[in-house]
Amino acid sequence: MRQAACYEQRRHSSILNTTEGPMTEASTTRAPKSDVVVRFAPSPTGYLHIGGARTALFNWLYARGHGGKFLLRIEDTDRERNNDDAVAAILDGLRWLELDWDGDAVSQFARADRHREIANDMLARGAAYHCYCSPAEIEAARDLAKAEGRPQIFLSPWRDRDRSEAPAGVKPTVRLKAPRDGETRVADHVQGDVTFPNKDLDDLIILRSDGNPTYNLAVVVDDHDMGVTHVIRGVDHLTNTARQTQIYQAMAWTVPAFAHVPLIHGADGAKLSKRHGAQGVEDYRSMGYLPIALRNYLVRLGWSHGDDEIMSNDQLLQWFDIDDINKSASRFDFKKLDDLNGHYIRLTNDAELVTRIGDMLAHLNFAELRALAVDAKAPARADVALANEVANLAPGLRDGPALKARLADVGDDKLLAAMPALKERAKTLAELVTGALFLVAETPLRLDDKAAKLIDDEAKATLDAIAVRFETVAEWTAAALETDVRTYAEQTGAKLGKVAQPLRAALTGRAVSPPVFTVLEVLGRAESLKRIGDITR
RNA sequence: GCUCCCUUCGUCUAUCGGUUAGGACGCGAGAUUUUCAUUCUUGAAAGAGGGGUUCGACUCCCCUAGGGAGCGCCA
Repeated sequence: MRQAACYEQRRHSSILNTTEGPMTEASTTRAPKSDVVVRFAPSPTGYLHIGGARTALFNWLYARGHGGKFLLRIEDTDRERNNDDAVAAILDGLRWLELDWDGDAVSQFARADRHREIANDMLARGAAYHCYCSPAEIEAARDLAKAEGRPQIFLSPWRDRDRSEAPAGVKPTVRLKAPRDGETRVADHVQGDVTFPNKDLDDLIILRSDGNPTYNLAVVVDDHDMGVTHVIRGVDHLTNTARQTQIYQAMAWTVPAFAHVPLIHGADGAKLSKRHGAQGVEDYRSMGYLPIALRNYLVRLGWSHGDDEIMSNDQLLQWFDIDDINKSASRFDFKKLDDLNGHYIRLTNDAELVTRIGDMLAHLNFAELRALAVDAKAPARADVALANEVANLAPGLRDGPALKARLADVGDDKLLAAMPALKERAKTLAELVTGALFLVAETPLRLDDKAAKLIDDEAKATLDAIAVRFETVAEWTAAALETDVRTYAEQTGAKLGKVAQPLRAALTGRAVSPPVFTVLEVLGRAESLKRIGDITR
């Protein structure tokens, strides 16, 4: 099977020989910072991790804000855990977040020959050597070091031994001949100057015994070949950076600028995992977060611009800088994301929301969502709540596409008409749909407990009386209906709530809903009277 | 164990030695209201602990405690 050199054909040909800069609006571009080139280099794990998403965002903002390039490279040198679906998921995530990259996504694996070439070059110039130690030997040495309380670094005896002494039949690895004395300094835009004593850095393997390059070599060679000027990545790579710096030095290559960003933890301060509710950006899409809201939320995790909270893309491009990123890890707070998302939902026009809802529904599988087992303490997911409500109100709709189709049957105009009322009480697109479910509910409605409580004999009598009036209301609009109901309430001395609540229950099956008069208008006279009749009969 | 990093309201953060330590989310109270929301007003809420340096420290230095990352022929 042919291994593609890159994962996707885009407008440009290979980034490695593309020289023109990307298109960025002049108004949002700062003075070019000596041709910035950054890259996002995820390994194909199957989804775009939320922390990776922020790293990508930081890179993207830095590149676009400086009129530079934002490149993509897939770190797929480990063939065992690589597959095309995993890569596609990451690209999908980036596209959904609206982070566009320049050129094609480069496959690191496809560049193995080049990596080997450099390894041989290093061998030739005495910057690397063959090591004939077996994995078992190395492990034993490390165990001993650990037992004796020494640093767990492995000092290969082959560093100074001649190849002629090599045991027969053993395929050697190639190790970097790292300096033993002095220290290696990493000048980092986030972490500051961090120095590592060279005695604590062992000779890392750059070529496996099977001849394949390792990550640390590949990264350096690729970053160098791609002309990367700024490496923005997670702090988990900081120690690697010291070793990678030694490779740059061995090759006499220019060391790029570094910015190691802190990690994102779950609400409890622990590493983000499945039990926190969501790891991949696809989960956030499923829950109905808007890309712009997620971006705004993520950029504020570890970075700030004074007291600014809600920032436009243009402002971010203008303001974002790696020097302003904090060093400490932060915790993911769904409540704040919800607030931002609600804000952006209210800012988005109704037609676009309808479109976005359609996009979201196309991806939802209700059975899967309802089966989603997350930690009880994890925040409730809006998409799961939606799936549950669908099961209650419209059990015939098995998945998102079915709901989408049903909504289309009812008419986009109805959803659109309800949108102003819906959007100010929703934090997510999923909540928007949950609120709109009365449109597609199967009748006769199954009232939930709270709604059922609102329907007693008195309420039924009221509904009967109201139904009679509704038969003849001249204009079926929210305003006219409200006037009519208010008139009725005044005439009978009833509080408006005494009429509105039973009406709400009869029309939506719920004690909470968008304003009843809006519900009436959107449902239409026939459907409204039918639902009221279902209750009183 | 070794190396490196971090520590301001519950959470995200502002503060470039001098502030009543500010903002946002969340939480409490109130107003608006047909439910729920939205919106508005308002309240409570923080410099981990201990030493220095300084006229003055959240801010600089040291120690302690707590937390995190790394220590692979993974990336």
